[in-house]
Amino acid sequence: MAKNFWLFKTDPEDFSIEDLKASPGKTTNWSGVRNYQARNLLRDEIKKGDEVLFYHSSEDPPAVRGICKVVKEGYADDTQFAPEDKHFFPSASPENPVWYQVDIKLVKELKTPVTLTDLKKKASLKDMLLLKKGNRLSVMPVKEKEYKEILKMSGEES
DNA sequence: GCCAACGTTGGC
DNA sequence: GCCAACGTTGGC
Repeated sequence: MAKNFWLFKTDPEDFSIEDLKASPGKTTNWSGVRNYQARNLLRDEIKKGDEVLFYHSSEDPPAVRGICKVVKEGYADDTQFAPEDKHFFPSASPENPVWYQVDIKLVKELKTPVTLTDLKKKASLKDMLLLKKGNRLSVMPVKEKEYKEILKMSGEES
């Protein structure tokens, strides 16, 4: 099956690329997503080996900061079962999970982050979901062409 | 800190 | 099933 490409947004105050670098095996479980559209992608579409752009929102400037690889496909997000967790979701149970997560591993941190401003300047990226007005998905698909273009802009080889 | 845009909730 | 109210996201 063909490899797919994704972009994961994160507020660096919650979880940054530095946190990811400091994680065991530079790997983390992408928990806490509470949006049904994003959930469907995590559960059904995002496959082992897929590549992920790691994007920092809410920093100045917002930017793509790294490349990751999916190392584990969709499984239940444990934080939904934990009453003390801020992501607790009372109607979910281990038998009937509502929310899903995948594991991603950092492949490389971009030497040159690709900022939102840079992305907006590229005519070839004008249809990117990330740039669509009002888009609030934290997990979204990226076209292979867009992915390659962004790597090129960062000076990385793909 | 502001605010536009969006998703979710809950009353009816 | 509608829709107003609310909370959240995220760029600026």
